[in-house]
Amino acid sequence: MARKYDPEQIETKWQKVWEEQQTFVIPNPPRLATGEPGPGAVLDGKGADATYVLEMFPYPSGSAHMGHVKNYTMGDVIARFRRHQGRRVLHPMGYDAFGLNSENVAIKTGEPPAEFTEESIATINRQLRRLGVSIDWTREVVTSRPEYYKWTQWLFLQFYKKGLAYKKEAPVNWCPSCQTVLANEQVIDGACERCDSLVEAKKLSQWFFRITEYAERLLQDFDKLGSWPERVVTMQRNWIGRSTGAEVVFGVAPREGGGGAAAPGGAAAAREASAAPEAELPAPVSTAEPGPATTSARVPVPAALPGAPVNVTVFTTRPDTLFGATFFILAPEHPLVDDLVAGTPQEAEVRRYVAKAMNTSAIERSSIEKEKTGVFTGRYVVNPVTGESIPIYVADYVLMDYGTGAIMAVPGHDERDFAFAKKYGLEVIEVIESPAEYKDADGNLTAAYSGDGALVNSGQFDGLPKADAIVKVTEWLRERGEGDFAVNYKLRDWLLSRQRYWGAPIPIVYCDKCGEVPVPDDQLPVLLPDITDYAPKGRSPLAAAEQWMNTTCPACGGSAHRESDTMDTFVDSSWYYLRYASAQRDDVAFDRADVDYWLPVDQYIGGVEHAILHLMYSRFFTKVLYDLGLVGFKEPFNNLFTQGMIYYKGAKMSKSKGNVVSPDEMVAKYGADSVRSYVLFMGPAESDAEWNDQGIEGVYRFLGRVWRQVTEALEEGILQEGAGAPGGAGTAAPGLIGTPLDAAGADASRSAGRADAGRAATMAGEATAFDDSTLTSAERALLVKTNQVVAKVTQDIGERFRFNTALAAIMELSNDIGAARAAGPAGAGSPGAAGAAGSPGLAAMPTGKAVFAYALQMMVRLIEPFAPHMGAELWQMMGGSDIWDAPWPKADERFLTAETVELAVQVNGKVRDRVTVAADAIDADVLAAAKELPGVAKHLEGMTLVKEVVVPGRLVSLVVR
RNA sequence: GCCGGAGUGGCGGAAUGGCAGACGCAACGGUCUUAAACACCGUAGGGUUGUACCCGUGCGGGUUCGAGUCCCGCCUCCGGCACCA
Repeated sequence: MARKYDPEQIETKWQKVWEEQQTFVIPNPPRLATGEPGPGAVLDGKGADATYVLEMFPYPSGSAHMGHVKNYTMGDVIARFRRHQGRRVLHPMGYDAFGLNSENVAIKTGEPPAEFTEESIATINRQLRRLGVSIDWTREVVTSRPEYYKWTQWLFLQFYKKGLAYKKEAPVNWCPSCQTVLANEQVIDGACERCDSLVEAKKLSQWFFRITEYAERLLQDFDKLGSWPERVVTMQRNWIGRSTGAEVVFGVAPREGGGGAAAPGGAAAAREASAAPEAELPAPVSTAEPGPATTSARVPVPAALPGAPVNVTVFTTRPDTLFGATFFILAPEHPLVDDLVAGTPQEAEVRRYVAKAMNTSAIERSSIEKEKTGVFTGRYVVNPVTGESIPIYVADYVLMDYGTGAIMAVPGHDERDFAFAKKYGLEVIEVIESPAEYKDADGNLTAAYSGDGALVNSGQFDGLPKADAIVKVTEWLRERGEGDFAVNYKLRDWLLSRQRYWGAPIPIVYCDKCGEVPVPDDQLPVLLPDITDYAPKGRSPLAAAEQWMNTTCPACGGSAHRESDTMDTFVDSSWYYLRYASAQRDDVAFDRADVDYWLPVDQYIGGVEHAILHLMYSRFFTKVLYDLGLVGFKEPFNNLFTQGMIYYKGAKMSKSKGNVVSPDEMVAKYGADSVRSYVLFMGPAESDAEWNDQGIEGVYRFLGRVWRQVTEALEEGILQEGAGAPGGAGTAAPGLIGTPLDAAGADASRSAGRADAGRAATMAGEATAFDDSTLTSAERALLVKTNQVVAKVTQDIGERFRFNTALAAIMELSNDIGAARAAGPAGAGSPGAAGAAGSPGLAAMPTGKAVFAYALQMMVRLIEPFAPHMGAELWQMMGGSDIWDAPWPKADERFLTAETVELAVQVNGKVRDRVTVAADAIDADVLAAAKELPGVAKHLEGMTLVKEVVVPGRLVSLVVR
């Protein structure tokens, strides 16, 4: 009796082998910049034989969950598949180990974050090994270890020296629960991404990375990417939020004696005021040739003397509507507000409004439902094209964050401005010819019209279409020094400092004499001190570690103190994929030659939740490092795949809901191979899927059936005795089933590329030795099915990422193998008669045996990326060795199509009968045969045939009248 | 509101413009077994008096010999962004 399928025993056996033999360790090659294929050769800056498969590294909080299992299994299938294709595959693993989770555990239990983190890492490590993921563990990276964060700090300093890391006081997002600031990207609907607390605005001095400087390149370089999900690109594009338009300078009209109400005023004075605005204008930013982002708000310095000329710049996407600008709005935070209202009758009211706005939460303020509010400042600006004075309001629907914090309001053609104008009784002018639906009987606008149209009421620009007018008006402004083309981005600089303990300390020292001083390289890393009180108190817990805080100035040796903030953990994860390439180096963060050999990552896999944060930050980092000459590529991840989530009982798995499926339990019950196969069989990998307890049973049954089919065949001697043909001997797989195979096809270039070529399996060639003329139709049918499945699985894994259909195809093959075995020799009896279990069926015939053996062998090879342990075991039992090194099977072209095909025959679009014809039958014969079918003939009777269509291999379509 | 994506049996899902429902789960019938489990074989979209036919991929139109697939107009759900000037 054949051995029972015992996943536990098989899996631990092979995991031990892989561990001991260091099977998946892949060394960096010696550099050979020859352009020739071979180890270390470089083409287009990347290793010609190098493939980098990477999954987003896990955050070590306890243990791995099913989402991890799916992520890492998917990566593993691809990594194993590429290895079979002869590639040198880098497939490393590490841990995103800094972060709030461990720190919160520390606050609750007192267990130091380092300990909790290392325990979690040990657990996940064990889980990944138990899953049989083929990882080069010699490259393991842990971001919370000093040997890693030393280089995070070093990289920060490189940014710092380039002016790309800077400290400034700014209103920032403060999470009162996490007691730290957050990056814009970490605020979701006004709430903290981690804990959902409402984020507060706080003015603090914080560290930023100047990512805005790279806004344009982050957009442009989407072209350089291989395959990325469209929606991820779209999300980043929206986040960066590029808009083109113009900046327009408005001169503030001088105060009137006594200030007062809405008197039109001082056009002449205003003209004078705006006569020399050049000094404030930004460098022109051409739309055709985008330069570095110019996003920082250009706020005019308030004049020193009250009443002196002051200009305010606005950004607008609609300079064509300038003639319709009937009022002007400043954000409540605008620095000019204070000076403008000083001494006006409106001063008290404006100050009240500003104070209230500042105290309103961000979400409340930005709620679109909220009625617009604002307050008149008592002051005016002069519209540069009309020379008219228009009132300045302060309103909180204008954001200090975007553009210049000031807008020209065009109520006729902007919905928001229209609403505001209606509420405060401000003038609405039509300057773009608007459709009748937008107007009342008197021709007044009843709603803002933002569509296309010709200009009206716009002086010399009347009649120009919108698009032309945008250009002409801006050019006119530019000539007069009152405006210019401009590009604006929603993207803000990346706020990277955090008032928390468990992160990489920012390597800056503050000296009374020298000010802000970077820590010299030879003093890195700035180690995290051991502390006992992790509780956040609004400043970093590090600030309380006095010994650590007090230090000497690296520049002058005087007394100094350290920066107590730590870095956002997204800094750690923005470069870890580079560290893998040189993980053992302690003298550099990474070696340029190593990263250039392996990167960009060929296939990156992870959750879509990182669409903006991690993926955009990493792209930014790579571009900066490229500019610094540290890497030779501009994009880190050539192809990206975002996997769907796994649900259970209708909800996202979570401990609090108690609906968690534990990977450990599942592996213990069904084995790693079943768990791996099931997570990929659940559905398309990119879709969310619901875990089904019975679903995994089915996959487990399937693997059990494959096991049985092979072991029973072995037991009955079908596999060994199938070795009737030449070529079987002298390979690493004596007496092998593969004897009908041509062993000469072994992939030589691949073996040469491997450090361990000596033990590469040699059992599989490509072309089979089967002779078409000696095959029975049943034999040929199984052979064809086998080859079709080989082709499908190859395509599904290698090109389509459709693991579910690949597995379904292997199941079909297994079903056919079972049927062939039961059916008996072709033509000998009906399926039912020969169907008793144990009957050798097709496998009883000499050639049938070879075909049968071939089918079984292919099935094992195809399933191996999914179920690598069972693959290795069965392969070994069949006489092969090291299946993980074997070349990937190729379909034999001769047996990809069946001899005969069944075609559907349609009459007027409805299937009326079927006809079986030779696969290569000519159309005329097919048509003739089709028309004779009884089911067809009766529908043709008495009708006139008007059209005949033959789709080879598919159907025949007849049209009658 | 804007931008994406998706709607197919009881369920997960499959289908280069070419026989809708592959594969699996659940279900039902059977074989084996003292029995159960395992395993194996078989049935299975809906309708209808039929071995013949009709209806079926969210809804309504269209293109085509032929539409789940392409086009137009809707509905619903999911995701992202959202007073961004």
